[in-house]
Amino acid sequence: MPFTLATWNINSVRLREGLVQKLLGEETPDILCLQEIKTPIDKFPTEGFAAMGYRHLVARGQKGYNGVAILSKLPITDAGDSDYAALGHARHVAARLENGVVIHNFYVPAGGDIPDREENVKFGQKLDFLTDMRDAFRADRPQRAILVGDLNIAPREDDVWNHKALLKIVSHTPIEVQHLSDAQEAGAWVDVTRKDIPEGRLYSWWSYRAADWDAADKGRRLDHVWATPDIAGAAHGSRILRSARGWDQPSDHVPVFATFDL
DNA sequence: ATGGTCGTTGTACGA
Repeated sequence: MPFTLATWNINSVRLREGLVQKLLGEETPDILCLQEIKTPIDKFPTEGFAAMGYRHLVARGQKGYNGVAILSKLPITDAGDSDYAALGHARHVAARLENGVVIHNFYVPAGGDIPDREENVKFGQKLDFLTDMRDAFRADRPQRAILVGDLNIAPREDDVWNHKALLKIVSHTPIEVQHLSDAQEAGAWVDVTRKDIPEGRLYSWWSYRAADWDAADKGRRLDHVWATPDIAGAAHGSRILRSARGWDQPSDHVPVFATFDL
């Protein structure tokens, strides 16, 4: 049975409950993975989503920061979480579908502004988080798994508006790209979005600070859909909903979709 | 070439 999955950094699910409902109503993904919900789970707005058929929720939250949620029309069970880099943040949660497929939803630390762990603790924490991801995938090679989320790294030259200009900007520095690549290789993860759309510039995030995000188009592909090799061949139809960046009171990220025939 | 905008919480900090 095919299912469509979307991942979206919502930047406060309570402020943007209406935008989530708009997405669910217009695009009807079977599963929606959210990051930066910025709320404890007891304050997650479940009722409206349930009324639209999204009755299943597996989530981790905290007050004000971070937080990840998997909202689903299909039955899912809680498959745990992790606390990579021992930050004590809600940055990962996993859910299992009835067919055994496990969905990992990640919010990798942004890493601050200075790309140097000596000068900026947050940058070191980001690298450590990615190293711990790598080690976890090495120790326990994932199978029949999907990994999505805001990984806060744009790995390819055509994942950013200007490769050369961003080489020293956090999210596109070589050391971050290498750490992400090491984590990806450790799990043999296939970049599903780039499997489906191998050529051309792709962005999923545009800064709030640009005067005209659409005209300037200084985007980055920070949000990803990966799958293990045993199910990556079942993935197709990847797309990025650029138009969501133009919605009223938007998130600075837009949803990324993929469909799996499993 | 620098500063630009959001969200949450509280008038600072993270992104």
